[in-house]
Amino acid sequence: MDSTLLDKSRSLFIRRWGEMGASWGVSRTMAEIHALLFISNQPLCTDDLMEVLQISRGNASMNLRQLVTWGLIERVHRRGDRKEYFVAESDVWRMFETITRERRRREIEPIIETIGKCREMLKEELKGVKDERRKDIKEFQRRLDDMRDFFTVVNSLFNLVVKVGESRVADVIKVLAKFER
Amino acid sequence: MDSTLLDKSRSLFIRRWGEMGASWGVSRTMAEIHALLFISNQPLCTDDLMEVLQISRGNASMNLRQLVTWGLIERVHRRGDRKEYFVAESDVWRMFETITRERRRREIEPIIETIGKCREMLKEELKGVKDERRKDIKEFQRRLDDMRDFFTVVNSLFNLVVKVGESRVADVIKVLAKFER
DNA sequence: TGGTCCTTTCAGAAACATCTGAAAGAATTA
DNA sequence: TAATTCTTTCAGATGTTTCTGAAAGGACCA
Repeated sequence: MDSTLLDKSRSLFIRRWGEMGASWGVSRTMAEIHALLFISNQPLCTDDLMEVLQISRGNASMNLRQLVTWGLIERVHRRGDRKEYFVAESDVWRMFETITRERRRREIEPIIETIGKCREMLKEELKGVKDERRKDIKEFQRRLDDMRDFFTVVNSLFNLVVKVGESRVADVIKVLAKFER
Repeated sequence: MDSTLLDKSRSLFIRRWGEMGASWGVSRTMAEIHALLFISNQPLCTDDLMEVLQISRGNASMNLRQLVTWGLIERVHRRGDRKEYFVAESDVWRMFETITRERRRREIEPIIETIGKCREMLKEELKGVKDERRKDIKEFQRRLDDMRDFFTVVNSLFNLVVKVGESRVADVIKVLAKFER
């Protein structure tokens, strides 16, 4: 009935998480399922999700599978119950690690690889080419190099966040503050 | 004719940048236009984009406007030429700043605000409530708090990268490396 | 003023992503 | 084995985003 403040805040959070997911390339429903599991104390079954989020069984099943593949949720079995239940990773930092690992593998690495390939080609092209085109090639090279450097740094930062984790958040923030001018 | 290695690497980069954009919630075409401008030495006009990317005038116009709104490209006028030309921000670090500023404003801030609202509601709810529900509420609170901490750290990191820029990021990473477990 | 050149807008078309529901599959129990 | 309970799959439906092309708008020039 969505009457208590607990219910209200649950549905508010779920809706917002869904919207955010949508603008980051995750389907709204998948993000909502994840949100619902994330804020739930106990494992939920497919029917729970269907009821709360008003989605079909097929939809729930497909999205749950994807979330399991991503490593963001897990299947849970209960003795004496045929149903399957699901729980979300509840540690935000491990969640972040999982997401960045997957996205880096699927989206950052390919672009880094592409930049590498382009650089090779340009190096080759530069060998026997007229002076006027030389300038274009050099400039393209410069921009690719900048971009590669950038991705390298971002990669290191991600690694750090993953390694540092929750426990030392306060310390890290303190150190970071020193650098801000 | 896409025959030289320069052309090949150009189209390879553009295609890959487009794919990456697509999986990060930016339309493929918009990302491709941005890629093409990013690797171009000189300003390009709408007809250039239409020809290289094989898109309609309307499509080009719409996407260019969005890119200008994002602050990722700029209009350029040439004396004695009625056409409008476009150039991309060529500094990768400023590009990153622009993108994170916009995305934080549009996507991170709303979720932080939502978490705040939820926390308020839960605090209120906790006042007059039975013992068994207390546990659920406390657990929900805990997860929201963790998530807020997480976003706080991510925010600081972004701020840091933006403020420090390329030149000193290496130093920062060195300092942060001390935190590795 | 009318003509030229270029840009913007937007209705409808096309392409794409997501969802449903029914049927098939799998596991368990009687 | 058949019945029961739950899960998965997928063809087609629905909904959303993106794109096209033609028409309208705007700036400049003669």
